[in-house]
Amino acid sequence: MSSHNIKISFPKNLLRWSKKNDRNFPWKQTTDPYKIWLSEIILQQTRVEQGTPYYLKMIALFPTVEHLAKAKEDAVLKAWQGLGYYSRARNLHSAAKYIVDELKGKFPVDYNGWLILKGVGPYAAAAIVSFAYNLPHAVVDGNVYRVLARCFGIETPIDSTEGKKRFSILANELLKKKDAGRFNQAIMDLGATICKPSSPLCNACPIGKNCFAKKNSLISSLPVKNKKVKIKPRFFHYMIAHSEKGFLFEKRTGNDIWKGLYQFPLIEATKFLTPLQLSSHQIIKNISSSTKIKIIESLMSKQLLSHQKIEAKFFILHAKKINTEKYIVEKKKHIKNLAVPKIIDQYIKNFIH
DNA sequence: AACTCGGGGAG
DNA sequence: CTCCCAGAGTT
Repeated sequence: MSSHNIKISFPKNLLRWSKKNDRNFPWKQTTDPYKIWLSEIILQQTRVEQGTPYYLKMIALFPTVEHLAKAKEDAVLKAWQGLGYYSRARNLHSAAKYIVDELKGKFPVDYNGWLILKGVGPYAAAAIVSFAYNLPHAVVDGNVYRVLARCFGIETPIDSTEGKKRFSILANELLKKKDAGRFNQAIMDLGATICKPSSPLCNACPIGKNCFAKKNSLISSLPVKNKKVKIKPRFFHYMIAHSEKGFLFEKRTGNDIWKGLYQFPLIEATKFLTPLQLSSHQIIKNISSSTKIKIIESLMSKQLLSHQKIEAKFFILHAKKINTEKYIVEKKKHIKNLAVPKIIDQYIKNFIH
């Protein structure tokens, strides 16, 4: 079959398939732009099963964009705790304030209007305007890259500039413009349930024999992705310092992992340090002059991102009183209101209770 | 164009 | 272990 014909048959077969195979999610039975926007931000690089509880929590805590705009950033980050990619929460909150303050609470009405908002890129803008307003903009996410690369035999790397452009053009050619929302939903559903990364269910695929990868046994080699960078290890020493007043916390600032979240005072080094080496560190001296250090757990190691691995050790600091003004001393009850990385959250559960 | 940003699940 | 997930911002 020629590529012209498959460009005609693809949307038809896809939409016919979707009528009996659509997935039902909490954010699908609405055209409320706020709920659709929120769901699209949560689902970036995040599986539906992981994101759904956070979507329900966010809607309960912040039912409207006005509620979200009015909230403190710490409260938004706390609701986001454990989901990862925390810039999504900060950008979401920032955009909510922009919508309420600058747009008088009115959501953007077209693709370019949404694209201006922090945290809304080409994918989210297309998804929101197609789902909420049925405007003709094709989504291009990981599912779409995979479905199109296989179906049309495209070897252009999906993480190259050329690839982004080429797949977007093709997706918009295929898009059923009068039914953009359903088309976008259908192609992502197909990628998620049939055209899976490994062991796809080709026998149940509506594209069937028209799929280039199926015809040519290229399923496992498409889509093509460029190589990733080298992994850099990082060594974290967390100081669990406490006095009768409570525990010592600091807020992470700067453009780094877990920005805006709270943690025990941290000493980062290029390798693990001994308690003796740590005891002469200025951060320890600032906490208390009569501090003794004790290791309470040997090691926690986790590759958190494709390019970096965090290795962490935890230490207890016994301080009669805490001298420093540098860090925040939070009472037990207040800790519950602060967003912390998962590695810290595990410790709080073990030691503060 | 390359790098940075989480956490969880599947194989 | 490796790879992927309803990507986007920064440098």
